[in-house]
Amino acid sequence: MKETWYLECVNLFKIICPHQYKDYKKAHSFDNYKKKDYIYFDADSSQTIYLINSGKVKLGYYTNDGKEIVKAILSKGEVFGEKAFLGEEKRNEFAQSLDNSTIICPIPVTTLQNMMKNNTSFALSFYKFIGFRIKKLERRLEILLFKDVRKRTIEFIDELKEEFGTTLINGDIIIKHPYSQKEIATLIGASRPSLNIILNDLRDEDYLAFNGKEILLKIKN
Amino acid sequence: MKETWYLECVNLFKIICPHQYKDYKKAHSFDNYKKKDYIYFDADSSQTIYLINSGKVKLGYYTNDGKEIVKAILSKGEVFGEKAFLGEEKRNEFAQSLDNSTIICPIPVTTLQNMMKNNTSFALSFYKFIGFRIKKLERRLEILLFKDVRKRTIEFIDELKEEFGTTLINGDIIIKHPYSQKEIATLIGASRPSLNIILNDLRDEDYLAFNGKEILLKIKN
DNA sequence: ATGTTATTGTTAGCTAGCTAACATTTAACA
DNA sequence: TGTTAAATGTTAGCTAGCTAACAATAACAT
Repeated sequence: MKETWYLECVNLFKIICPHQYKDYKKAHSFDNYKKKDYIYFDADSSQTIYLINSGKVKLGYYTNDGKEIVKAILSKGEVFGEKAFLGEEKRNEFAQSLDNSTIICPIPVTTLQNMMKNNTSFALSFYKFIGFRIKKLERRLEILLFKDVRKRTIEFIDELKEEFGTTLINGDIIIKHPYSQKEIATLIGASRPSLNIILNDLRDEDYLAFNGKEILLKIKN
Repeated sequence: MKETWYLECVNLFKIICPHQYKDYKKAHSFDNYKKKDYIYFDADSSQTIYLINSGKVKLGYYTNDGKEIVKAILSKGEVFGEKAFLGEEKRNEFAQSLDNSTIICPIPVTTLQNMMKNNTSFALSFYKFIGFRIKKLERRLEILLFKDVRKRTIEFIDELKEEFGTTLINGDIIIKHPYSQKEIATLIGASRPSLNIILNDLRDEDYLAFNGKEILLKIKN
């Protein structure tokens, strides 16, 4: 089942943080970042993977003409920079803190390799996490292949639902996500005005309600 | 360097095929498929990863309205079904032979896990392969975000160049790829007629020449 | 409070690229 | 070698969604 797959990956943090494992605890610390601080840049070498303890982190890159493309915004419990483990030499993206007290646990690749060697079930969890990442990428690819912005929008919200949704007593689903409309637009390959129009259409059709960084999905859909 | 990264992954076959490792040789066989044979279906469970010994394999899925979406076409030396290793339970795609004598080496996930446990450098190579897969996905995502079909086409050809290109004595690059125009069109999210027009434009501009499943990239570009 | 900046809402006008249809060429194969 | 199917080339007409521009809110700092 697809749903199962998603759920099993939610609490990766608990599995992956070295704090959990006494052999590694001592060599392990947290880093603090303020708003707009960069955790790494495009050209930095990839030696470390990161775990978000609290706060929000934006991943993205800049195009030749200086436009910022947001690849994802991650929060508590999520992992980034994992390509370092997969043989990447240079980050080809930046990672930037979005909150004033983002706390991050850095894990050197070598530590991770040891942990995986010495603990099969940990290794399996980590593989699963990577598989999850690939699925997410494939899902976004699929979304971008939909012909019109409306379908892309609806599918993207569906993705947000998997990641950030909670079901209310009446069956509606509330999604507390970290994206601005501008960012969503770039993620789904649409212009910001187009997305805005579609969102307001969907509201008029009573498909959803939204306000700031919350979306309420109406039950009947 | 990006180029290095690509090159290092080219000969994964040599690294990954159990034939190379005497402990696994005995338990290891090849499968033959004829044209249009399916290697696996959408709903099959994921227990095995596959290595192409010869022939071509198409990966894709069907939309609700029965349209076939091609995700990739792979040939000699390439690996597919690797999400089985990453905790996937069901294939969410089909894999189909395109040639009349496709020879494939199936590797059970359990075998792969053993091989990785017992051989660190093998494990690292495999991680690198996965990292390569992720890079490829991210590259395709990026391509789809380009506004116009022309840029998407040019970028896609650039990707083909990395994978299938050989440089000729005069500096031109010849790309022998396995895709029809129809397939390229779906891969870059364009209609087949649009792609065709663009390709002919690029030919008129002397940017490239093409014929069947070959593209010749002119030096000056 | 009050200026300042980012986000969201809205419109007008233009065009890239889609669909649908058909013609032509190339490849497959019996 | 002739027949059929698949791939490629081409056109006409229509529209989704882009850009650019501005207005209205909301968020945030001093």
